[in-house]
Amino acid sequence: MTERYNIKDCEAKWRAKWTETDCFKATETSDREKYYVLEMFPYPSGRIHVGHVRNYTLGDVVARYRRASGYNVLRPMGWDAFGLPAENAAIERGVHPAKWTISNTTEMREQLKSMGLAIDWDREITTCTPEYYRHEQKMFLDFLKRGIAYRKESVVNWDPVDNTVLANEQVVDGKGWRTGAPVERKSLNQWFLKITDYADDLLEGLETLDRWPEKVRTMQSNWIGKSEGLHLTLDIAGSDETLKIYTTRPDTIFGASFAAIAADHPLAKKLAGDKDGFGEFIKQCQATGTSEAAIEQAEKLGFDTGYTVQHPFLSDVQLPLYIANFILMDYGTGAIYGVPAHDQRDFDFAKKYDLPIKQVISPPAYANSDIPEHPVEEQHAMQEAYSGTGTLINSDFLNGLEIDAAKAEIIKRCEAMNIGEGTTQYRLRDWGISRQRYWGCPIPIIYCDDCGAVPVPEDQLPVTLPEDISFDKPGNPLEHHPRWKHTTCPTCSNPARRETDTFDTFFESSWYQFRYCDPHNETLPVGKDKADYWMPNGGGVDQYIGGVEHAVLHLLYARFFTRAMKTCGYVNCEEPFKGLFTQGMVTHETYQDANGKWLFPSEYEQLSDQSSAKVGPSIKMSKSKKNVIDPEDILGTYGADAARLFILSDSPPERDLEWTESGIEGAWKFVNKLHRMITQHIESLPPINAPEPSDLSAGAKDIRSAAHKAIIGVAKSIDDFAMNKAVAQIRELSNTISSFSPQTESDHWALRQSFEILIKIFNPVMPHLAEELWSQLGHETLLTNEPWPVADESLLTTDTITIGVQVNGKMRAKIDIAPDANEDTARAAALEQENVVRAIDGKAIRKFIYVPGKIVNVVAG
RNA sequence: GCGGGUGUGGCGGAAUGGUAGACGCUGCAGACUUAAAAUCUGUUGUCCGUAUGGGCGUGGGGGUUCAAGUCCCCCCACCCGCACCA
Repeated sequence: MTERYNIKDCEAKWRAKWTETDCFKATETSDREKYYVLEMFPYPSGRIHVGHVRNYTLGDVVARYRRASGYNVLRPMGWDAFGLPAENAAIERGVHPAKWTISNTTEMREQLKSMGLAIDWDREITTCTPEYYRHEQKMFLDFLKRGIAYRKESVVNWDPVDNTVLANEQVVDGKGWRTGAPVERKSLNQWFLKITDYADDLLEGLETLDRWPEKVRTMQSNWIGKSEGLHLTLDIAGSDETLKIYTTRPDTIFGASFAAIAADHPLAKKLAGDKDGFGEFIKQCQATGTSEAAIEQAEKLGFDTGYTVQHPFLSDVQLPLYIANFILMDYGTGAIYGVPAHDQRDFDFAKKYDLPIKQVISPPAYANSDIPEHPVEEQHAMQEAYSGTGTLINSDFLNGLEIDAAKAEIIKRCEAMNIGEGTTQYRLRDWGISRQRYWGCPIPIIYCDDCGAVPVPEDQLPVTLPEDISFDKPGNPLEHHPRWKHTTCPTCSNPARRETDTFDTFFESSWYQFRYCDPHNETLPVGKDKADYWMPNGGGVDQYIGGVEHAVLHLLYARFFTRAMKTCGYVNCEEPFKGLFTQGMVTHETYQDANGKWLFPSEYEQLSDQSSAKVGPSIKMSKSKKNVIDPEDILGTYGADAARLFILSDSPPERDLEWTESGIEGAWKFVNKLHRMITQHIESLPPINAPEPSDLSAGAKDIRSAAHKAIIGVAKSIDDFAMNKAVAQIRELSNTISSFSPQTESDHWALRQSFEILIKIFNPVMPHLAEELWSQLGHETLLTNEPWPVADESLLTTDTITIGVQVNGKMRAKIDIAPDANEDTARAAALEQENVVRAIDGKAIRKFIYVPGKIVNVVAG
């Protein structure tokens, strides 16, 4: 009689053993190849959630598998510890942000540890400590020297609820990403990082990231939004003003029939401010601004200023100048010329205001036809703009050129005439890093009335946050602090003020990947030798894992920051994350009672009458809908291995995972089944390293063969990040082994071999159980330090396989045949099948297809 | 609107152009048990048939092929991102 598996004690025992032997400690002195596994570090909110469990389980499988496969693995963990929730807690509960944050990390560290993660905890970092943030202050000063950081007055997005500045990326549909409050515009002096200087490099770098999801690369590429075009200055008839427009289609200039400026363009009011209906029109434009545009599909509207601009190449053509609602002030110059024939928006606009539509690009279809030129009458019959390739027509000196050649030619002419220049435009803007918050890294700058903004001298770093602060008043406590901001100017020693803004918290997460390489370095963010070992030039984090919600912001900032660090000589690496995997969300059904009140899953389970409640679709877990599962409950009830197993089963990691009670129970049952299956045989197994018997039975050969195939299969699945398939193969092997009933001593020998392989290949998924069974099988070593098993090639092939026999493409029978049997053998075997004979029905065999190991197809008729 | 993705049993999902539905969940039947739980065995796409067997079946419609979930063309639905970017 075998004892029941005591999950709780057993798992704790092995975790203690790993800690004791320090087996996950990473060092730079290894002759093994390095492998750096990193998961996005958590914000210490207080408790881990199921998304963390998924994230860190995925990383753990990779880390443990790579370790076993012979790599020197670095797998660290830390805390993204600055941020607003700490201040909110301070305001709501009067607890100091530092205290709140640190106690949260204490709790969450225990929770993470209870998952049994293969982490080198000696490298733990906490970004809110001066030991961490002093280095980013230093780097900021270096950026300043190099012109990567600068200060400018700018209109910012102001969140009136959080009382803070938001980055453009943090504004969603005109509302703050966290609060949902409508964003206000406010002018402040802000610090910026010149990410735009790296725009091209960041764009080109994407092409080297072949182990990133295509989707993320596309998103970043769109975000950078590079376009090449022409800045062109046009004269406004009857005015001293000139109009600077931007176009990406300078080749179509001879097709221009109007010009248009944005409603908030400085010239709009100047030229048309006194006209009837102007104010009303502007108001209308602002109303259709942000999100409603989506709903109404915004009709193109214009307001005629009454002015015209002179066409630069056609002296008899004056283009009417409109104010138009579809022109954006913050892109390009906020002014365009409209070419209705070749831009759909311009086309819609021209139709509405009855402006000429003049075609200047002839599609390739016409080039090969007898019609030398696109007939004029068809131009008016156009139903939509043509934006495809073609040849220039109706365009004077551009006629006959292809689009690209025409672009180059017109830019050359404009530059020669001194009326324009070719330019590259980006959607990407510089990264505003100032935040009016307490709980962030202080910006090491002192303002002096005489000397201006003076960097804090390096020997005075770090500038630390004052601890005695109060959140009684709204706004930034650093502003209100009685002493902190008052200091003296490092240059002239007169009284001066400290910068009270702190860094955007994306600052900390932009370089933490380096800090893990050398977390205790007091003088540098990272020692160059350590950085070069783990993140060399051309290399980086080998596998980064996290949520797709960081596809643009965090990942773009970190790529930029890494380049900036390289520019300043800190590191040699350019791309911080060579491999990226973005996991899906964890979802759960939602429950509402008869009154529409949301219920926790546990509340629903306990309802006396479940039919009175409404069960909703499985959606992303959120506190507001109460469809959340507390990992601590799961870990406490089912153990870490079962939780890890379930979260890897079924759903491919990149897709959403539906959390179900039956699923976690199924996983738990399998953990117990494995334990039972192996322990019940332990007494009868031969000793470790017993010699291979010569008389293996067919059944014994089968399980060995299955085990060795699984070695290859599971490894490949983990390599491919198909953890669900790895789990399926583990279960398959376990099914095969458990249906084998050993009779002889040699059967038991095969059983031991298969057990050991099974344990080793499920170790990355269920490491506690694996250690336990490994030890029960009599091993003194830690399984964690054992290598991945090597598959014996000779055991991967089988004597016979089953293949299908089709008649005219329809499956009619199956035959057992040697994988390399010749065609005659296959033909004989196939035509012997009763079903095949019946299906052929006496017809002539016109063709016999035999793909060895795959299929037979008899074509009859 | 543009870009990307997904679509396979009751459900999650497998399937280098070659036995569609691996593996699991659920359900059903049975064994064990005084009983329940746990465990074990069988079964579980659908329709016709007592059955050997056969028809249908991977969002829809065409095509290529001896053979298509997979490749090509057209269409539909849903999800994600960007959203008037000149």
